[in-house]
Amino acid sequence: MIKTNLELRNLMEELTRNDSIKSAITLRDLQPKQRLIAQDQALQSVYIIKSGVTKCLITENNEKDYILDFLGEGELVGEVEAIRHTKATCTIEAITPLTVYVISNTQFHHFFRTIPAFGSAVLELMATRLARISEKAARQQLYTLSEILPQLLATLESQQITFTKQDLSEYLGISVRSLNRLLKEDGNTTL
Amino acid sequence: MIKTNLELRNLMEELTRNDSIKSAITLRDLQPKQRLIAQDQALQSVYIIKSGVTKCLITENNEKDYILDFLGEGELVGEVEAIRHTKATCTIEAITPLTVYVISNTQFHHFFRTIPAFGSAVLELMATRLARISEKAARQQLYTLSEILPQLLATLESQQITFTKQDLSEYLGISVRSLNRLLKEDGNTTL
DNA sequence: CTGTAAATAGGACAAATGTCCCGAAATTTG
DNA sequence: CAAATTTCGGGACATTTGTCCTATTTACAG
Repeated sequence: MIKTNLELRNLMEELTRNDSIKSAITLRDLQPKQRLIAQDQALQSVYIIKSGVTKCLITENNEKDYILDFLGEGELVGEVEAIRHTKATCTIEAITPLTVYVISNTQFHHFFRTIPAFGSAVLELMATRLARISEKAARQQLYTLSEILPQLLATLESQQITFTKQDLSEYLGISVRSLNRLLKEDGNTTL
Repeated sequence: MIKTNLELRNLMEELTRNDSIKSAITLRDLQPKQRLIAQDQALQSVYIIKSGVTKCLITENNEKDYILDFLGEGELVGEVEAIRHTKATCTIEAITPLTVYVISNTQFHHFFRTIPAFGSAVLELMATRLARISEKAARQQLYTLSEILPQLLATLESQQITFTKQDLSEYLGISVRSLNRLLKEDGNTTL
């Protein structure tokens, strides 16, 4: 469930070794709970995760949060805003210590056009994300949670980090109470 | 609720007037209920809607359908598959008489790289779609239907075509029964 | 016009989920 | 260590939504 993009991560490592390029890329560190991007904020840069994990969430007017995805190494954020020239549509919050590559919007567009490997990696990343979000939305509407939960639990076991129940329930789009109920019914003890 | 992309539609009209380009673009007509793309099918082309409206839906293993969106003039389909080299992740079905531009995957990639206006239109389209699907998923999880329905009904009034209740409920991710119940409670008579 | 099929409306009950709330458990602090 | 505070789990009930089913209306072919 934590998305990563090794291709882009490797490419970034390469680019930061290239003298004529690395000056356009800086690094930034964040602590857990710190926000890299806040919803509705105007952005000047895009970010690529070098290490750590974030949650990407949307806060609606009724103050409820929906976690779209957990993004890890090599994932790109802020690109939708850079491309559309809009304010941030979601919040990106660190859930582990985080290091990100920072690229200004201008440089991002420039890299996209002039570095073929970068352009195609970004394009593929966006296409993949589109497919994944669509599938997630469909699954959430068409299956009951008791069908989805086992898959999620299986995935969780293979992850390095542990999620709070709050985060898990926001990812599933249900209340913590419902999540607890389901976990109990499944006789699951691993959480 | 019917998405369109005038920029891309206008661009396609322009391209089909350009002698050196138009040979790479053909047209195809479909009747309502005909499928332009079937889920899991291997694709050789991308399509851009010249006129008409389609529904873009995902069918899950339990045979239930979820309508991601209604796509109209200027919208692009099949691009995710062309970019990722995967089989179709969703079905595209005509709900009105439909005419589409057909571009082979190879040509699509070629256009993307060599026609700047095309490349940026496609990129923007994908970014916009990403933002919209995310918002739709969040809204569906965070609001009750009685909050969403009025907005939808308002939008419906401004549309040219009428949707079946089946389609509307699949778009909302609920059963027809629930939709009827809500419509009744709202005292709504326009549907 | 008539018969058949398709779409629509809604009753009755079951299942899923949310809200409210309280007691147990864990964590912090003096 | 003990008291104070926060987090967590789950009971009880209300609400929402789904499933199943039937009657009614609408659309359409012959």
